[in-house]
Amino acid sequence: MTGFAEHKSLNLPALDAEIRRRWQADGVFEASTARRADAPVFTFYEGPPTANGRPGIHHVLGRTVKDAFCRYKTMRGYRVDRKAGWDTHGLPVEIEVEKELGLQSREDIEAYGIDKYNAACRESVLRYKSQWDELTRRIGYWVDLDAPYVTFSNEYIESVWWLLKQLHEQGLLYKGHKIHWYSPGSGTVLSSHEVSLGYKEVQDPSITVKFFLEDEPDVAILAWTTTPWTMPSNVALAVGPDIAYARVRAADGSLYIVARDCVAATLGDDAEILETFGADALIGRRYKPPYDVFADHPEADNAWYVIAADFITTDDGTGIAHEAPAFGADDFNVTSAAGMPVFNPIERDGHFRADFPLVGGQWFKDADKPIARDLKDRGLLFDQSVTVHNYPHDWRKGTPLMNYPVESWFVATQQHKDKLVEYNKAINWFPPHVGTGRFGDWLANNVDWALSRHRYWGTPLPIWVNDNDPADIVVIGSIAELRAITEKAGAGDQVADDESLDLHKPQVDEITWTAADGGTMRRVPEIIDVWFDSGAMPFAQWHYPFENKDTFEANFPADFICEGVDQTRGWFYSLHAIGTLIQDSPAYRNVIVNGLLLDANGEKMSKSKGNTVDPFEALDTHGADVIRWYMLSNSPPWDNTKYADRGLRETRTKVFGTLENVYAFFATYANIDGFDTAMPAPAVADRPELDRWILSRLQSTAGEAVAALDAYNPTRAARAVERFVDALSNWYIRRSRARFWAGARADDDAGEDDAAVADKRAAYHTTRTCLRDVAALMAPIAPFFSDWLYARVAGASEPASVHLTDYPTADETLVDEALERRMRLARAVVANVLALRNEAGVNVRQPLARILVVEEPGVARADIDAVASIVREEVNVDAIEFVAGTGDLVRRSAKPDFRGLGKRLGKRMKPVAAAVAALDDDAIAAYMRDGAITIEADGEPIELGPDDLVVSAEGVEGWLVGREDGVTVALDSTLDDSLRERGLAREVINRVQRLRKQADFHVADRIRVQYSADAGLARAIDAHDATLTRETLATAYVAENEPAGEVVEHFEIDGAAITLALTRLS
RNA sequence: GGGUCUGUAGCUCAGUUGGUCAGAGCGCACCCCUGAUAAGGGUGAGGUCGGAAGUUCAAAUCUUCCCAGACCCA
Repeated sequence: MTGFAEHKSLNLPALDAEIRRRWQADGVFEASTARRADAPVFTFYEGPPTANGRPGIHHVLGRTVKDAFCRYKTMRGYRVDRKAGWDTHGLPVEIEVEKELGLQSREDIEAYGIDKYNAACRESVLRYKSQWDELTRRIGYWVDLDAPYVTFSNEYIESVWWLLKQLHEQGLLYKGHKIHWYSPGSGTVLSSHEVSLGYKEVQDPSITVKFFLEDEPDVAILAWTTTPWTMPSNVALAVGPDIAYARVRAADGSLYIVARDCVAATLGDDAEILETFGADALIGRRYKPPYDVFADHPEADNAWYVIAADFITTDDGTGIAHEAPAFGADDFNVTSAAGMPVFNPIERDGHFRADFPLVGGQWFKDADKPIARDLKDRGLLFDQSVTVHNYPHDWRKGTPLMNYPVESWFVATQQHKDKLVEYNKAINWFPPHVGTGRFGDWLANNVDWALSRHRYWGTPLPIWVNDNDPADIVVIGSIAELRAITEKAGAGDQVADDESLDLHKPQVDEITWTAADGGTMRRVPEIIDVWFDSGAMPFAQWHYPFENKDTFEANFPADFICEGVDQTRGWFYSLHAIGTLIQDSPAYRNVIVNGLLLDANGEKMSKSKGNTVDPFEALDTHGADVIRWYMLSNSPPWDNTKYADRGLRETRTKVFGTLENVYAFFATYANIDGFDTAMPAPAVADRPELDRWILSRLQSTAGEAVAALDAYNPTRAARAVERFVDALSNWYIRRSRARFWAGARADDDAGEDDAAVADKRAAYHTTRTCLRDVAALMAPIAPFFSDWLYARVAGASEPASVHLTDYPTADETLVDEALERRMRLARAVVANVLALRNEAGVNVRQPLARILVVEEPGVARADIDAVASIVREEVNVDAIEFVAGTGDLVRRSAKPDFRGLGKRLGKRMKPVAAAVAALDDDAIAAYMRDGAITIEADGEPIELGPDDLVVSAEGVEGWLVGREDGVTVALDSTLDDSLRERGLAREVINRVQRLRKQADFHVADRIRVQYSADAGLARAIDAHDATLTRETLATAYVAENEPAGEVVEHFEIDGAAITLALTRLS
């Protein structure tokens, strides 16, 4: 052993690089998983990011959480395989490419060429992969970057096709219509994200229309809408099943039906309610349509009557909604359920059919006015005004959007809604409310998954349809199947060989074959929702079922996943739905939903605000561990976290700086003393109280950390470790300093003073154990620093890296709760005495004769005695004496035990509390003697027993007293000559030590001291010569008239003069 | 408009099943320590626990409403 490396202040970013190089060179990541090769599997799924943009600081949060738990579980003895992945399809990619290529619309893309367009997408999507890889490595995220899954690969797509075929065979794949937000301006369907980009506040007409009942032609139902242009497409009126409705006579005598709660708002206070009734009385009743253009429609018989719909409210309008299923998702869902038709007079370009009456050929929004005017002319308009509301617009063109029915392929997830809901209950959500709220509600209102997208860059829907017979469809589940079916039809040459096969558009679209009836089988043009890609990763990352069957089976479902809350309806849902439908099982057992990363002011980071943080700069400045530790300790990952430099600096000094300091201290003296980890360690039971205390705290901390991490709460674990680090540094090391510089050498096996050697060894071993274990405890969160620290204190026979060790768990035999309690008491006493010294103006160098501790419940004499030497040294007093809490000297106060008495006394609690607070010392003393007291409350006597009052000492007659943390301490601040002399001796030691330091002597250098001093000081030096020489490593203190040495300095101590001269002895 | 979450000291956060001075760290001011020193300790100032009402003997904690912020949805 060459000793413990000493260092100047650590440069953490540089340390990161050094440790990374070592991990790389020694294959530490691989070794960490290899040693668990046969261990139970803990499965982690990596949610694939899209690498077509630069990674941001917020990605560090999620990846840190993922890494911390994977590392933790590995250290706990699991095999944790970590495969990286890339999400490569989807609209964000397409939009990016469209921007670059200057393409505005579908026509532009098709004119440019789908092959070239998709090639551009493929090129774009991994553009920033190297930056992502770099970030991943620099933050220490251990994940297999060399064999990632990539969603655009043929293997991945083939697995997705297989899944789709499974769904088809279960009868879950069907074609239908879905109402999408559609931009007639650019001819494209917009994703919800794009829609949300384009909300604008606009003024729209707001009309209330009369719908006359067939069977009561003089009564009209009133319905309100802000889209008059949809009035010709009216199919139904909807009422809320639980809403009360009223027949009303208006001021002009007309009869109307509206919701009872809307009468005043709609018809004014003059209206007379004739009758109220439930929605049932309206449901099914037919009315005259406002327009009869669709009267000849084949399904017109099933239109124009009242239906029920859950989403109707009485908040605005009349409590009755006009339903135009062509132009509203809710409308469409509720009318389709009733088997009603869809009337759509508007072309895809947003204009009414040219031959349509009244508004033929007009742009849909321009139809509002003529239709309102027409309704008015025909006496069907009840009221007309203007409303201001948010309405979505094309985010590129600014033209208004419309809801529009689009042909889509669906997965019939609703059929399995009960399972989706039930399996969700088996998932542990962190935080729980996402599972019960946001996600649970979404499942409970599950609608079929609209799978298809009318786009270009994505996994093609593997459905081929006979152009002669739309019912003749084939769903292809593998490349082999595609080859087989084409070959059988004599068109095998259409499928390229494996080398040049590309399962994307346009290549797959060119694969056709002749059907049995002579028609041509052509692929449907759609691609699929990218969320299906990512949700398929448990299967497709392994190219299941074509390869890696065992691997897949061993790794489904996942034990743990972690992504942002924005994935609720994205990846969390797609994983869950596919898992439920295909495997009949939840896809993951534990999920951490991380929140957002905000800037220092709590504002969302965004490029436009310019408050984003560049992760690479942050890593350069702080190093990975500080950022990781800060993110996880500052607030639980599921809370939004404010990212602030000052917090990072605090973490740097408080956590890492402190440990660095502890190690530096340890290393300095361990090297001086020739300490070696291989030296025999005294049994823990034989070590001093202080050592047993910190070792107990270490075990307790391990217990807390394990419990917290097992419960997926990294914040609680990090904070437990922080508390331990503080205890280690500011109490254990602080109180042990003298032991480290004591005279004996740790390597002195033949020493005369065995006890001193044993104590030193105990101190070194204890400190070393603490440092090694704290390194292991923090390793999942701070993988770099912990490995550095570990490497410095690990013994030769221990694993080479902290990441190859087992996570510390609490050794219950070393946990001593009574000891921990005693030490808390000691620290409370110390804090009290220091405060009292402060108050009395007596500094700690001045020894004092005694303190007095009041014995009371929770402050037992035996407990204090056990830690007395620690307390005496820390506060520099000679004796700790005790006074009974019941004694005459002590002034007391009493408080009722609210918890216990509250239930019993009820209303009388208050007067009793007042009466108890007013008790004088004599009364309390009597109570303590008798264990009972009678209190007058509201003129009633109340008997209180032994446990009903809490008595505490408030003061001691004639002493300076402090009370804190449940302990009352009194200080005797009187000084006699002997105490003064010892105080002066300490002052001299202090000055000598300062000089040693000033002269830059090494801590182990021996010195000779010459001095000249006033009489009082000289006496003190004489009297305490032994202490002085020992403490300052001096051979002798020699009185000289003209002291001479390497450093000479004059001091005034308490008005007395002294000149000190130090000479180093080689 | 709906759902979910958040709101405690200047800042970042604790605060168990309701139980009686509302805590810590940082920052600030003052003091101490000086063989851990680019450290350490003590004291102090700083709070209508977002607001209001209610339940209760007792509310930061439970209920309702409101305000502010965030996210998701419409």
